Amino acid sequence: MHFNSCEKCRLYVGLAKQGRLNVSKMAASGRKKQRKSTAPTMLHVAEAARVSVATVSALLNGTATVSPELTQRIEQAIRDIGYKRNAIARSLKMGTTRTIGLTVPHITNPFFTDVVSVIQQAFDRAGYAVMLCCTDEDLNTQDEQIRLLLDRMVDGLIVARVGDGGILKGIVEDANVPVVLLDRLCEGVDTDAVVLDNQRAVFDAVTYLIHLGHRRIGYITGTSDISPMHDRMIGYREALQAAGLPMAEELIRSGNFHEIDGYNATMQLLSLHDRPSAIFSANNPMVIGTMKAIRDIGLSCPEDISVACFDDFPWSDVFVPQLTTVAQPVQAIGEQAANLLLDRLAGNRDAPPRKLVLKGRLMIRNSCRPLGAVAQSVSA
Amino acid sequence: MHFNSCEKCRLYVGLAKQGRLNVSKMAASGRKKQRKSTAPTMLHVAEAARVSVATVSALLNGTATVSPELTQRIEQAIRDIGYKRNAIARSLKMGTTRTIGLTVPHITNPFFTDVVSVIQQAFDRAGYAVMLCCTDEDLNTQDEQIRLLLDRMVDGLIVARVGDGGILKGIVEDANVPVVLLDRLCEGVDTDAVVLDNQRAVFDAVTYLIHLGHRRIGYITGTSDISPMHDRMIGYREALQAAGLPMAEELIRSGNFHEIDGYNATMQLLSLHDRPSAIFSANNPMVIGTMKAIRDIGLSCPEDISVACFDDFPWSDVFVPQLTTVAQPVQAIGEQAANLLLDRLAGNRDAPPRKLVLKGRLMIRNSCRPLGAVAQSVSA
DNA sequence: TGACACGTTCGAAACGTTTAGATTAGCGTT
DNA sequence: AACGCTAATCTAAACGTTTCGAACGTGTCA
Repeated sequence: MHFNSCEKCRLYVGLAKQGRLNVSKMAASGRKKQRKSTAPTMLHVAEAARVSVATVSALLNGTATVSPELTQRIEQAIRDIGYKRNAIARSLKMGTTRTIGLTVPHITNPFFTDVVSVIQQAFDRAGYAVMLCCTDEDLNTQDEQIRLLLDRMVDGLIVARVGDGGILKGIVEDANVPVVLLDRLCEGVDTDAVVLDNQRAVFDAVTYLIHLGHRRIGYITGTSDISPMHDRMIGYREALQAAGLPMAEELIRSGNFHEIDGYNATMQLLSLHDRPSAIFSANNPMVIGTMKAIRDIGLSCPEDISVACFDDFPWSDVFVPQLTTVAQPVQAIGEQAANLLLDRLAGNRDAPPRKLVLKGRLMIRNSCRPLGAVAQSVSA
Repeated sequence: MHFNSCEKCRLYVGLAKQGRLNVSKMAASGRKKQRKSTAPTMLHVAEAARVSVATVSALLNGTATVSPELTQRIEQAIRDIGYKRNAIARSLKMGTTRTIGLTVPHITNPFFTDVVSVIQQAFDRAGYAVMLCCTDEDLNTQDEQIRLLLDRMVDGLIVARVGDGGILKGIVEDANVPVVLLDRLCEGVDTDAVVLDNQRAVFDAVTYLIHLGHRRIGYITGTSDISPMHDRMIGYREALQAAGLPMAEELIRSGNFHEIDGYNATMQLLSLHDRPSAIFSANNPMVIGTMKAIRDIGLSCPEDISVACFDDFPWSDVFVPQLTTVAQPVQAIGEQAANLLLDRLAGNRDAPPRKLVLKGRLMIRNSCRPLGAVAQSVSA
């Protein structure tokens, strides 16, 4: 490897040795570089500039005018001793940390990945740090994470909640820290939220499948205790109903959002004696499982079975089959969630809860094939 | 609120000294739902339990034995008033925040998503919070983010660095907060690191292509200022050399890690008069661009052109073509990085820098087809 | 009886900021 | 010469913890 073979590397070894040397020296002299490494404080700056700490603080915060002369002395001192303001002490005094907490069920779910990315950028621009937690779709974990965040005095919370919300309700009621719900509403928790019009999105997708001639449409959902899954299911039922199709309960399977759950659900659907001609997966990681099951069972999509699903990704239209999906406006979702929270943080605390409902978009590709009469003209 | 209604409280107001009296009186009269909502502090607990704050602290931290009687009174008080320890004040006094900073170039790059997820879980288990920053492959942004994290007194840093590392070098030299490099080494920054044996991984992949009969192998890389790209390129060159193949500079294209860069690079490669029969993409988001370019130009993979790339994902073997990839051991990478940092945080500060090099694994699927003699037997 | 040790508990000084209120200096008014 | 007024600066008290050293019984021993 070039790293330890090249000439530079010997240089590093040299430096490292010298570093070690320092260590032993400081152990001897005792006081130079201890764990308590005494970063320069405001007092040091004040002394170096021959002013009071109040003046330094005033300058740093712009809370009072300080004369050009002192300004110059202070700035010089800051530069000289490499002073960095201690944000922890500041937070303690100010009662604000300029940090927010963000919890999502799984960061590896591409939908959340994208949203997290957008939110992170938005808060970054606003000078906030983001503490990220993954709750792994587990309520206890979520409660613990939220407590952790609250202990650390985050100024606000964005939560893609799990289960029944747990301690969330109490937090919102106490109203000490603003909370924005992301992607998932929460019964009994009345606060700002950004969600998709899930019902409509699935209604459109399933209606599309029906228009293609599908009559038996398998439906794979996550646990129905969270609002998107609940609403999507309604969309499915309503689409069938609107088309005068019967609801066959055996076509509905639910799992716990993971690929393996999608796999199992699909296996079950495909082994029905009268198997569905199309499958809609209401959650993205599960659709991977669906595709694997289709492959393992020796069928192919869309020839033998059509597939559509929730959430869209860069690679959706690159590989074969190109997946027909419901695309969520991830950019808008993330930005709106951030805006809602930033607005609260800016002081607008007493406005009534705002609920933003965004629209999904059906991205029609070629993983669903027309059946019957329509099929003839296409497959010919 | 129970605070000022319960019988105990009146007692304490009575006991409280003059200075404190003002405070509690104000609180009692003035506060219904003010911004300064005065969460219960340790002092409140102490008063409610008729002990000193020192005793409460001792009990909470287990730093001294406190009698069963007081223990019981204190715990009761904590429960009664719903006391939560203020981690900010604690951090200020203790000089530790139990928070670490994590910066990655792009969280939407699935490799980083996975690693972030693993790291987050590891620190969660250890009772640490994680502040996540995305540097967007930009050095200034990274410097800014790191400053932000340092201001907030993170106890440690895990960095998938960008550019030449920027202020990273100074931070490592100051040795106040431990730093672990992730995925990318950094010249002149001598600290703990976890990386892949990139050179070997690409060597193996390209050698595989050569064994399939490919002679002109396009290579798409990211900017070569970061170690993985540098090492991967060496792997490519060495594989060619080992097989006695010529290095054709026109087959090497570089971009800035994004899908669009992969797209453009591939377009260029495919429009060469003697175009390559295979393309290796050294970065994952770029391979999406590669596939799109192949599609747009009307070719197909693997029939017209073989493709292999770095980084593996759940969907790699589900769609067609099933991508041949170099899989990184993301779980191990994340865990090792976390362990290195946790070890430093546990006090092992003076051990020399440790560099962990993990091995990639070639996942052979069907996006690369055999050429020439080999091809005959297969395609027949 | 006094001295001593021991196990609990407490008082008060940090930690590094912000900020209200006090102080000072400069300057025009009467 | 005494009086405000303003602008610039400072003093000192928070913020909510941790922790060191002192104080306080209480029992034991000489």
